[in-house]
Amino acid sequence: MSSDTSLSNLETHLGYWLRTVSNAVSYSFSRKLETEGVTVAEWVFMRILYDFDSLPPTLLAERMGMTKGAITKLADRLIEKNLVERKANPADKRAQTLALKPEGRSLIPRLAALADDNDNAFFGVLEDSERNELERLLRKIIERRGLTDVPTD
Amino acid sequence: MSSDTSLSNLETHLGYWLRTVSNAVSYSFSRKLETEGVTVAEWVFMRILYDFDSLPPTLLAERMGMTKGAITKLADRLIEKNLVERKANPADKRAQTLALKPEGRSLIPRLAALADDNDNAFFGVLEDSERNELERLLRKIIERRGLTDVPTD
DNA sequence: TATTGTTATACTCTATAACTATA
DNA sequence: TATAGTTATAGAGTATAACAATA
Repeated sequence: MSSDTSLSNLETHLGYWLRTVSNAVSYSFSRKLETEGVTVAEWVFMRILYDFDSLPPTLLAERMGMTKGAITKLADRLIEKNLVERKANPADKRAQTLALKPEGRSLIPRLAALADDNDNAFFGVLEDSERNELERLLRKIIERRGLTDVPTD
Repeated sequence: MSSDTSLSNLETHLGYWLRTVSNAVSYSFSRKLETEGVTVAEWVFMRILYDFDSLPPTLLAERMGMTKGAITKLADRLIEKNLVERKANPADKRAQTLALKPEGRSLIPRLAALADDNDNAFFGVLEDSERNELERLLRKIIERRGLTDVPTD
């Protein structure tokens, strides 16, 4: 007897299905973004910045659910790619802000198109009502759980 | 004017919500598994093995959507932890099989309980009918898409 | 030659913790 | 002291590619 039928298996966990689909979607997206030389995390970072003139690392970290150190590393890479820049804050010499360079800003529409494509490729198999329901369920989990398990520092 | 309202934003992509929830679920799960000294990938690896006497790396790779090389690395770590063992195949000297050691097998029920806990903590906020619907939608995406974008080697 | 696995290498993602420069 | 950020270090996850042994 090598198995116990009363034991929960992988497929009984919603977390398993979620991870499986999410990984496939992200992997496919990362392949598309590769053609523009950026990663998924870099896309999120840049897309957030797109709606602001500039943001301090702390706020980026909060919005992305990452630590300050991780943000610094991401920023370093984007700066090296000439897509982002650091700006000093005259009011507080400790503070820095991060902003998109024109090169980064002009890249956003192309990246957004890739994101649209990718989303369509996966979620296009669902009916409109099903997509709405999926979004509603995911948002409900986020609201109720608060996602407080994500490290803040 | 720093933004273009016609541009899709992060929140309009289901992939974004999926990634956000999936990451939170997996992160929380990894913290729980840490108490037993294993990672999420190691849990999946071991849980698959639990239902068999032994499996060749190739099959594990296929089931987990990983490359052979990645499986070797995972196996190395589990062998070092004394949870898994490699066996030779008399019929084909190239072939190896991987199997749970008694130490690994006896760990599975505890890990399964942690998986159950974790799933409840997140998806318990949904009604039964909502959980069923979420699973149905995720499975539908997998069926229709085939998940063929995952690397096989 | 084709196949099974392993090894070598590399990069992203991410954390933790120590540190620096202000405030 | 507290805060903003950076740097250093480390490990998981994963890929690609080259290689060895065998079929």
